[in-house]
Amino acid sequence: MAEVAAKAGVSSQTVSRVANNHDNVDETTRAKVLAAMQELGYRPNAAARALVTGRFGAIGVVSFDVGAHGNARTLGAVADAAREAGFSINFMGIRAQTEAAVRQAFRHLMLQSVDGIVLVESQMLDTPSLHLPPTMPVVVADGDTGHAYPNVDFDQARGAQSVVAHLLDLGHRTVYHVSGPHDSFAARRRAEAWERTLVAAGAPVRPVLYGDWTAESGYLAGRTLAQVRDATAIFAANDQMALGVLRAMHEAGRSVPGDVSVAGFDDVPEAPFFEPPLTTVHQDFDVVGRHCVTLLLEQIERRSNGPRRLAVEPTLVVRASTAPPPAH
Amino acid sequence: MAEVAAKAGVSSQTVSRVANNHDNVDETTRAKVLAAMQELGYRPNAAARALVTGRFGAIGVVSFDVGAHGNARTLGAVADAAREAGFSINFMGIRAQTEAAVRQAFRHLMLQSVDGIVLVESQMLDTPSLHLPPTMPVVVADGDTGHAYPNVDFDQARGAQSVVAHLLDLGHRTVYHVSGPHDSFAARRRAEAWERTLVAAGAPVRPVLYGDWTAESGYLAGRTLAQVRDATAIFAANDQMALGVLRAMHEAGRSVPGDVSVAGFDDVPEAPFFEPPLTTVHQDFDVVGRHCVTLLLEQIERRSNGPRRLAVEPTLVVRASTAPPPAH
DNA sequence: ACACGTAATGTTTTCGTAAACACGATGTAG
DNA sequence: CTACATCGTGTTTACGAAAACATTACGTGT
Repeated sequence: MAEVAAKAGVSSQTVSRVANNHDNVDETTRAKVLAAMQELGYRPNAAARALVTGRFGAIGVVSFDVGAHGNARTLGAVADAAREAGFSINFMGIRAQTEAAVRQAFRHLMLQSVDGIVLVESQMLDTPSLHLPPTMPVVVADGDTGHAYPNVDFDQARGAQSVVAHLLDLGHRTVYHVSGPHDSFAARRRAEAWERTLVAAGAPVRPVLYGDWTAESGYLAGRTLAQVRDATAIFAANDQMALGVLRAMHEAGRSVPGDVSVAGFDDVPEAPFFEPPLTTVHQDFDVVGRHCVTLLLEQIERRSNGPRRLAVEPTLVVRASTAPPPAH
Repeated sequence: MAEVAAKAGVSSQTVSRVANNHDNVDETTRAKVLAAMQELGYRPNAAARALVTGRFGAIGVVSFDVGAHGNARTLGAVADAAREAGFSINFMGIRAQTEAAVRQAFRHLMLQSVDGIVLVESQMLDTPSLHLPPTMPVVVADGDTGHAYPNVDFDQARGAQSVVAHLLDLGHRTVYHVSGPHDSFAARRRAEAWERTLVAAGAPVRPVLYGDWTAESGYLAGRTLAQVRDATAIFAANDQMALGVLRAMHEAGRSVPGDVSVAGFDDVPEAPFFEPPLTTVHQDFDVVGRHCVTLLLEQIERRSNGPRRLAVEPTLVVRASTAPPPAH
């Protein structure tokens, strides 16, 4: 910076002003400085800048398993929104959904110095024990809605309700449910909405089968359900598990949707190409990512706090995997 | 830090030594400092530390479309390996695979100050024009192997060769190919290996169909191929496109693998649950991620340069989507 | 007993930048 | 024509930590 200042014949403070796009610099001076910067290949030092401003221009994202489609999409969307706002993303993946892992991730982010944190798909975290300084802005995506932090999520209940209602409307007596893991808030809310909808419609509630979001777990659940006589409609809590169910039905010689209707949740890009194309619930991850960043920036800039919770509406997409039950 | 020093009755320098785990500190002193730190909730300031050390403890990852399974997995693996090495990840997603976008991402990372950069799935980049300072360590994953930067990648040629050989061995006269986009290095190498293998076996080389990695593009290619009489074996450059091909075959009433054999590439976790379960090439992304970080750290620490290129061996996984051609 | 190495700690300086403050030149209102 | 705001710019200082260097208190070999 000193070199640039010397070359341009100005003080380093003027260089700083140009670098930060302040408007109280004469145009000719600005041009000279810019030229000098260009010539010397000057790059501002983020560390020094952060040291003096106390802002880092970075937001941390803590996410579990980016191999999962939804998490990856959320991450991508948050990153896009952050970049547009001039922030970079400090990503921490956590392998195990344990308190220790999350706490370590948070500690690491604190050290790395971020201006705020987005927590994606947190499961059953005892939030108070995370030891985050109260000044650290946090937004939770796809997690517990019960605690103090602002929350952005899909309206899981609405989505699940629309699927179940769709299946009941087709004439199925009841709908079986393959749920996500016990400790997932999203899974729990989908399961609750499933049950509520059945009860409201006067349909019998069958026991829930639990998976872990993978196609394999869906397949195992599907093998069980293929043996169940009145399982003519199955709602899997995500598309991967639905795919596993489809596979199990094929192997058992049960036709979808002739004998059994199957629906998923997420609408992964591949869902229209499953055999048969999958009826599912579409979620717009970009909107969620954008909302997360918006809420976080509000906190960072200590602006008036907007809505503490944002629910994004999912939409039911009916494809070929659901149909009326077989006439027996 | 000064407060901690005062509280512990030592100099700030000693606090610094304790914070950095230097060994030339008396145990009793260390304990006092640690207690003071704990009590005051002291957190070292990363910006100040980076300013004086010149190291940031962060590596940048530039990746295209984390919605794609392979990219997301690579990111996750790099993040894991980086965390283990004490580095955090500064993630930059780029929407468009244009030079401008990549250059902007790099510039942003330079400003954010990272110690090195991992570039994932770069396509056709004119690397010299990226304007990276020559001192910035870079590793390219899944990209061009021709330029100056160290490269980590799967042995795409070997993988593609094994698939094509497998299909020819089954008795197919030739193998059709649904390729990834023109500007993808990975796609190009798979296509080249496909052609080489056919030529070496004396099999006729049919025109390539191009997709864009999506299931939809595979579906469109599949619709075309379903009309082609001698298309009894199809090698899609990834599993999503293979899924699209499967779908197209089902719709056209062609049985897989009875009439047509289909193989993919990647071995996504869902591949075993496709209809039928997909023969494909398995890739271990964790190994790639780990290698990327290793190579990058070697550069960062200016240790002796290890191998400039690392190729990870993929393995063929034969499932139910490939079989001998129909006897006609 | 002396020179000298070593362990533990303190003192000073440095990193690159932006904020706070100061200053002169110009414009403008009374 | 003076008082006082405004604009463009320069000067000084602070940010928080670690590196470089200095110092003290002990050995230990000769």
